[in-house]
Amino acid sequence: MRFSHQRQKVREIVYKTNSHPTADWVFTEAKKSIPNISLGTVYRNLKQLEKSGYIKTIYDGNIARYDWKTEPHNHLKCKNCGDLIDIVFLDESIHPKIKKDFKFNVDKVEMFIIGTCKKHAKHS
Amino acid sequence: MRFSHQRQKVREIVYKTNSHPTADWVFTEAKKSIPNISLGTVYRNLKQLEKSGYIKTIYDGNIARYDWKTEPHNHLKCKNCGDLIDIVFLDESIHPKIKKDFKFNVDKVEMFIIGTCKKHAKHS
DNA sequence: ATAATAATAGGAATGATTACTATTTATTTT
DNA sequence: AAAATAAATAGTAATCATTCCTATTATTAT
Ligand SMILES: [Mn+2]
Ligand SMILES: [Mn+2]
Ligand SMILES: [Zn+2]
Ligand SMILES: [Zn+2]
Repeated sequence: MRFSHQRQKVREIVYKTNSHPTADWVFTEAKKSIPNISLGTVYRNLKQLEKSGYIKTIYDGNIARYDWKTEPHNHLKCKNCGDLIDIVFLDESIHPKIKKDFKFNVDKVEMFIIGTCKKHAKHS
Repeated sequence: MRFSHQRQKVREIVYKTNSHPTADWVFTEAKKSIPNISLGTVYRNLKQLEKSGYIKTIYDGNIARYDWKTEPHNHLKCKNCGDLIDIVFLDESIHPKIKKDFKFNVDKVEMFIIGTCKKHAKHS
């Protein structure tokens, strides 16, 4: 894998935020320093970076978002503002149970915990 | 909500399968008895049925699938054949913990357990 | 049956993502 | 260093799922 200017920038943008950005947001950011970068290049690089293990893809409803944090973790999703908040919640204990009950071999668990984040709490 | 022929059929199709079908599959099935039904009608009715609480929408990667089973449950997703298998796994115990740690109010937990289903087991 | 209104078919529009291609950029070979 | 090889790019067209639009039709209430 070559390290083009564009690829470095896409990677850097994803690595610099905790917002789990969309391809379009990465595109907008990238244009600030590479004005004629194309959206296709952003998508191609996001995919390549995922394949090489640099980033992960998260499907939020029907749109893809990207995450620099590749270790297993889950997300709180605020239905009010759409924010995704990282949460580490490892419970490998379900794996053997699922294996036994369903003869299903577990690779990973993807969990979205949906609710309302603290930004919207009404203070009394 | 009126009960058009089309709406009844869409509902019936979703209720008759455990395959968590896509809109397109429902459309194909519906055409068998209502040849000139339109895809827009299928989508409109799936949405309406969800709003009325008859069915649920599941996002599988970036495509929507529909589920007649509206009680909270989760899914095993086979990365080999794409099947979604229902699994009841309720652990409300995480709710208070998340509330405390993140001041995040949990509505529901959406979990995809990804792995390989028994259809692909190599028998020795 | 009439009037009021909800739903439909069919097609256009949208939004996200991928595919295509001629050109540019980087790496390897002479 | 020049030529050959390979990878990546910009720009654009195409695809796919989904939603929107509108004139017409079906359902329901009076
Ligand atoms: Mn994350
Ligand atoms: Mn289900
Ligand atoms: Zn929020
Ligand atoms: Zn399978």
